[in-house]
Amino acid sequence: MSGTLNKVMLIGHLGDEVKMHYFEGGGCIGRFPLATNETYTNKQTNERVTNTEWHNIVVRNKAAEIFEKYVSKGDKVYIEGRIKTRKWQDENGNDRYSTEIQCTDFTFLTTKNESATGSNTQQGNQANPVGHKAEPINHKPEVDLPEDDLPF
Amino acid sequence: MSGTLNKVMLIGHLGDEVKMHYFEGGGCIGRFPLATNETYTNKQTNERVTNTEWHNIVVRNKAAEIFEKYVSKGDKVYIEGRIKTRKWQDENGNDRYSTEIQCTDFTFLTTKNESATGSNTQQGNQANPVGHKAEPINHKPEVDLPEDDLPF
Amino acid sequence: MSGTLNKVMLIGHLGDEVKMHYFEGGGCIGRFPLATNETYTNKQTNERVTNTEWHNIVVRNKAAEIFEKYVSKGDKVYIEGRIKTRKWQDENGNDRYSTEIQCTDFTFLTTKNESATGSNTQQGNQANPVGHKAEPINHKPEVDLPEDDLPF
Amino acid sequence: MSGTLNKVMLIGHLGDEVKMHYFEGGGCIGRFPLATNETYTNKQTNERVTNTEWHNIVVRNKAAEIFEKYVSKGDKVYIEGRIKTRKWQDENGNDRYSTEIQCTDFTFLTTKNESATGSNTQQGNQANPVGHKAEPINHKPEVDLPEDDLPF
DNA sequence: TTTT
DNA sequence: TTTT
Repeated sequence: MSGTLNKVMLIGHLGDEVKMHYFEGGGCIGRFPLATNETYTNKQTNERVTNTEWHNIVVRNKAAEIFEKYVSKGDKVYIEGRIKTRKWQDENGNDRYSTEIQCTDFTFLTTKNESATGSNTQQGNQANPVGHKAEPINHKPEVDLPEDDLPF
Repeated sequence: MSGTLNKVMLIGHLGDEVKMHYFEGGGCIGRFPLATNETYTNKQTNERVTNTEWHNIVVRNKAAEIFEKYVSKGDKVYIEGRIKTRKWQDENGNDRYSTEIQCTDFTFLTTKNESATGSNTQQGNQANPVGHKAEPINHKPEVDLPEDDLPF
Repeated sequence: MSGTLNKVMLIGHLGDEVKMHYFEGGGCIGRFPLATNETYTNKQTNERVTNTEWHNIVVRNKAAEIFEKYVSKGDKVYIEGRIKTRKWQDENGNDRYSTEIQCTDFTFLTTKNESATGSNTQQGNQANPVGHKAEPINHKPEVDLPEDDLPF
Repeated sequence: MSGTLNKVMLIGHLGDEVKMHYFEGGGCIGRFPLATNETYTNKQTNERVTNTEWHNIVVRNKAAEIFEKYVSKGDKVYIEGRIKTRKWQDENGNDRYSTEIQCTDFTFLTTKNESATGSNTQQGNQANPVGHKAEPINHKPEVDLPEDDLPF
């Protein structure tokens, strides 16, 4: 089966904090909304229009923990993943669909530490305490894997 | 605003014919479902599992007409585009969301003409009559589309 | 360092067979040229022009063995990877540069077996003996992850 | 011809200023090196290794002018384009090859204006004078360019 | 050196 | 609803 491709590449800003869910087996998942923008000029009115698109990002396990640790609302990230539409039933038993981006790779383009340089450090949120160098992270699953061990 | 990226790249098979809609101003739109597959081996049972993901593809104007003319159900295509989630109200006035892929570029990887070589020509569907050379097309529709808006 | 992206996505045809090199430690590497085409119409003469671009593809270990086994000259493949420019010295001691695409993911879009369906089987080339089902392969390193198990 | 794909996506930092070349017909071209990094841990020594890859970026016409105006050495950009290897002869008449990335789309992820906030403004470089709001730009240059006509 |  |  296959010979197909399902790939998404996004650069956008987190619209909220990463929400974590932990499972019994030790796995975990992180979720957050990501905003991308599209701007154009309306030909009729000649005014500038901006549309924001919201993407539901899902990150797993180690990657989820890295997200939770290093980025927060407002940060800019590069997300690579695949589209997955889940089907569920609402309270009336109707089929509903929800489309998510399952993250397979990512790069942090800013972190709160950077944008919080100076006076912008909020009280009560010391997840990234000052002094910790939250340098941008380029997490590439490939990098860690012995690349060679593919089960084929 | 902006400094963002919203890009999707898919290789998959059309699950149905392209459905066209024509507008008064002369524009048109084509829609079709595209299937991508993901296969993996269930670690517990060691059996091969395939999941099919369905994507709602939307193509516009000249590009839509090319799709309608050259590809049909079962054909394999490369689609590049962006994710767009539309909001609508169902009959009960509840908010509903539908995620589409707005096609900005494409390449045909097969066409019915190819796969129909020989005896496989269905009756009643002569959109691509035998003898017409339906060569793969590598079209960049951005060029034509009233993306209008670019500030240059 | 980092927070960067180096990604290449190609769909093209193998210009030659996969050349394998085996290393002492047990690793191996496969190399082959991949052709992509760009066509446009010369505005002055109104004639159709095609340019072929040749890419030096490098595949490693298990992936290399899969390539050698399943595809050959003329086959169409999807290649995902990263750009790497190697520096070397020519016989005169001058610096030379050679740019390669290091493959990190791939999908076979045709295989000789497919195109050889029927009478087209060449004598003397039984790398893919008839009867062997050379199904397209969608190698995704992610495939190993328990992507399947979470209730979301 | 065709049914192929030649796509590159980079996020990296400009290694130098954009060098402009103007042609008689009114067209122009901008060139600059872009650095991407790859980091991994050496399994033997357990030390962190960083490799920098340099890409030769080529931008045309309007897009080139925007690059020259808004970004400079050190800025981070997203570049989308295609790979092109040019053949040329060195002084000894030997064939040489040079691989470039022809930019077809881009997004500025930082601009000097941003990174120069505060005291970091260098003397002698007022291309982006303070007070000018150099907001990130998301431009799709394909639309305008004759893509075909320049002798590179 | 590929492909249409 | 596709494909292998």
